[in-house]
Amino acid sequence: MAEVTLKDVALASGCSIATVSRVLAGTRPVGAETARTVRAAAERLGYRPNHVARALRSRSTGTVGLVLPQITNPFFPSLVRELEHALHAEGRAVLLADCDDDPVTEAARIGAFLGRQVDALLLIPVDERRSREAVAGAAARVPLVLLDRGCGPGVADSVAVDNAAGMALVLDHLAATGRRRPCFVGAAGTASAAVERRAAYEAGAAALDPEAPGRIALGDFSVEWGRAAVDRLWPSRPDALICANDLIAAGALQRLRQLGADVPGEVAVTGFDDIPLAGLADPALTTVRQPVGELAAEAARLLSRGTAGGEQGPRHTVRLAPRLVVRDSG
Amino acid sequence: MAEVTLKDVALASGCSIATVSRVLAGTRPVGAETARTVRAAAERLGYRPNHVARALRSRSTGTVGLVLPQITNPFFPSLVRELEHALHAEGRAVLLADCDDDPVTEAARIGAFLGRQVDALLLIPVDERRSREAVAGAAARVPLVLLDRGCGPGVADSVAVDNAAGMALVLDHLAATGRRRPCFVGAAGTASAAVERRAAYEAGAAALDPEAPGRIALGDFSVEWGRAAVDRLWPSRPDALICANDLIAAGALQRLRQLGADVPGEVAVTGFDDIPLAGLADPALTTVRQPVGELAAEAARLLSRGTAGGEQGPRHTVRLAPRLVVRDSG
DNA sequence: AGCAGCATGGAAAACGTTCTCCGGAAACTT
DNA sequence: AAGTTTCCGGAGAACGTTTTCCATGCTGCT
Repeated sequence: MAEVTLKDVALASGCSIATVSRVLAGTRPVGAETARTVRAAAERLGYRPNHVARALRSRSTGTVGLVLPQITNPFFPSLVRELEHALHAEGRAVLLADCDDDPVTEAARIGAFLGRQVDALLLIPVDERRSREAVAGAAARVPLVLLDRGCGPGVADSVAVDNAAGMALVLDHLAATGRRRPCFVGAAGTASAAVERRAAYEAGAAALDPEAPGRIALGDFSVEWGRAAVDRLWPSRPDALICANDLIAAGALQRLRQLGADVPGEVAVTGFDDIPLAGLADPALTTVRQPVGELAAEAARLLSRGTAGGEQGPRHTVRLAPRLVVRDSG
Repeated sequence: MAEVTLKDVALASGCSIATVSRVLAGTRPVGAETARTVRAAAERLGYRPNHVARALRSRSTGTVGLVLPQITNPFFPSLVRELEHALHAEGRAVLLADCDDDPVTEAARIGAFLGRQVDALLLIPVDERRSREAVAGAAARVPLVLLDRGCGPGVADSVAVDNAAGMALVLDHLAATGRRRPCFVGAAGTASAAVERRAAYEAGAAALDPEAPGRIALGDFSVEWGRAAVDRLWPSRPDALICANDLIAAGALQRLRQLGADVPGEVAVTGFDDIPLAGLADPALTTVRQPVGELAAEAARLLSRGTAGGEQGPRHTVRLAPRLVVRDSG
């Protein structure tokens, strides 16, 4: 029942360990006859290479760490799924860490992964500012790709959706359907998604209402905030509620329904991300879909291109185009 | 910039590799003076133990594989979160696999993890029957705990919610609130959750309506099926729709609203699992909450108790009590 | 004084790979 | 025919730990 090793196969096939390794790894040409006997012996004994030993010798574990703020955030599971598929397809395994939205935990997890010799890190930073130190430290040691959120300039490669373009899509759509008194329901804080979406709204709102720029209310990325925001904003009767993500929009929708408002008749509501919940809301949510598959593919590409950690080449920043998904809410 | 190893620390502190290992691992008493210098040197050089080498030598990677059917199933993220926390707290790392609901992929992922020498596997099987072979094979090699779903008797340790108790909770509640013409909207197939919930409904439905047992409709665990089921069942005007999970219930709720039905006035709707969506539905969903934290804790406990793989001790099956969460839908 | 026992430290063997040498034979080139 | 290249195979070092075994010096007991 003990594990079958190269040595066993070598013994059984009457040649050396080196030869067995070569035929199995295909790392150097080897005689046809020898190859056949070796393969037969390996098959017969049920040999399975030991990845740990291989990793020790070749200094590559074939493992990448995926560190994210909160797996329970409904935007992440589909991203995790795509990443897992992309990575497994190249024979790499995924170590997962959930940081509970806490930068301290995040730093600890990053450290743990580094100790486990991950080949690379995929990281969605908890906080633009408070994650920076740990991220920079890690980026100096292994290839690291930032996902979905930034973490200060020049810290690491990053790939994210083009938030400005997404917000522009929303604004164009609302302008085209005649909305003129928009309100933005966003998130405070320095997270890049929050900042960029807010800025893009401000930049584009003038197109809707050249005289008075739309009002802005800031809370966090939660359903509760969506509900609360409606209580604050509804009295002024906006004709569009542009929410910084789908959770906020879901909360807003819920509260508007309780108040008896007509969506989309009186007021349009839009989200951002297109989480699964968006299609289920009532009315179904018009939102901006993040290209999750491409995000994952691009991240994987950046990773494999990533040379050994610590190289200070120029950082790449990839921005992917989002797509507007028009449903019933606006 | 090269990695600092035990050898470097030994050199710097003027003693042998063995001694350094001993003071750092605390594996054998060592002179107070020596210990101090060694620790100082390690600190100064920034020594970080290499887990790969350690794993090779000690035949334990401190890694457990978590294999699940579909991370996008909204019930799983919170489970993954709890498991990740429980495991990281004991210093183990989590390798994640998403099987895309496909037993073949599942077998491949299990094999990949075994090759990576995981210490143990945590597994939510895709299918009661078609997962069995791969699961049994894996269970023979490492400690393996089945989560949430079973996989045939005697295959491995398992921990899951008590589905029968949960369904009984629902039925009691509906009986107490005067519902008499229930319908069960369940899932076909052999997945243990589907089977157990269906069986429990059948066993308990008599209490609601002693003469005619409630009707049963079977589809799958999806929102779409929930919608479709309403179209099939609503004409017969049941006064309660007991859904086998929250997704089905969400679909049912959506369709009932479209049809103008009064929930919970005319008809109560209940779910199962208490996924985040449940509280957001309109009306908020009455459902059965799975004790996710305890599930994870129990699984972790079973794992650490698990001796080396392949031991054929008696299998343990842990069933945890769920809790009824009464909201607005029934 | 002699010897068991203990506390401490080092040398070196393992763990299972990969990979660099090296040697010999066969195949070319001149 | 002699040199040169190519091809194939083996011995063994290395990767960074942990752990076994041994050597040393000290304590304390008879």
